[in-house]
Amino acid sequence: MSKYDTVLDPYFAALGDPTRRMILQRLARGKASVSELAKPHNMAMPSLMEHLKKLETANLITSKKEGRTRICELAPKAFTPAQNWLSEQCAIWEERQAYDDL
Amino acid sequence: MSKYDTVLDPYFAALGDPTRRMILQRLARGKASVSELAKPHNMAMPSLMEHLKKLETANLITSKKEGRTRICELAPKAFTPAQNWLSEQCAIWEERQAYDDL
DNA sequence: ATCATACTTAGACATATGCCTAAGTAAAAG
DNA sequence: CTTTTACTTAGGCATATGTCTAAGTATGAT
Repeated sequence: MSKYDTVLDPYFAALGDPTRRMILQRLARGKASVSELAKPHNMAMPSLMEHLKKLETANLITSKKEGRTRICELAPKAFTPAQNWLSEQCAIWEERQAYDDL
Repeated sequence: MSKYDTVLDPYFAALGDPTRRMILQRLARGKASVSELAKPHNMAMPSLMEHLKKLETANLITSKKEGRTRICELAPKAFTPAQNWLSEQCAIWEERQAYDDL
């Protein structure tokens, strides 16, 4: 079931950027507007928006417009796709280890 | 401790490619030579080698030359960096949820 | 009605990425 | 000792990525 999981491509790619991981860490602490998210990153707004777009495409965050500000938050179960894939691989590997130890 | 973890950049980036995830899935089942790894991927050898190099740089796999063949295997605790970062974020988020539910 | 704020769109640009072919090199087989 | 085999190196090429500036648009404040 995880063999050709194309969903994980943009997902892990999104996690591969430090700016985006910092955004996620910030959002783990609660909702934030785009400009709040932008502040710690000495970066032009459109550049930051690109990151947000990738996070949203990857289903790591959601966002909605409230007046002229956009509020972002972590998607529900944002991290489970990664955790599932990873623990699946671990399981296979550990099963293998059990055999090898005989 | 995970705030500016540059190690995770090449790490997650490596996971963001389907070819490389398939290689990891294969290696979870045990060691393999480069050509064994190459077989299921209709891809020129040098292209595949690039993927292996990225996986090795990311500390997801190790490899050693045995005669003229190179044997690859999963790095020890290959997946824990990712699992640690992910569960850290989950923890922060869940802590937050506890407050919000009051 | 005017102005400032908070994005948003459009376009440019340098570098990175994923792929290829062609030409090595080194070990094993015949 | 010649030929295969199994990588490896070098170089090229198209597209993707991460960044920017400049010019919108829409909403809130005065």
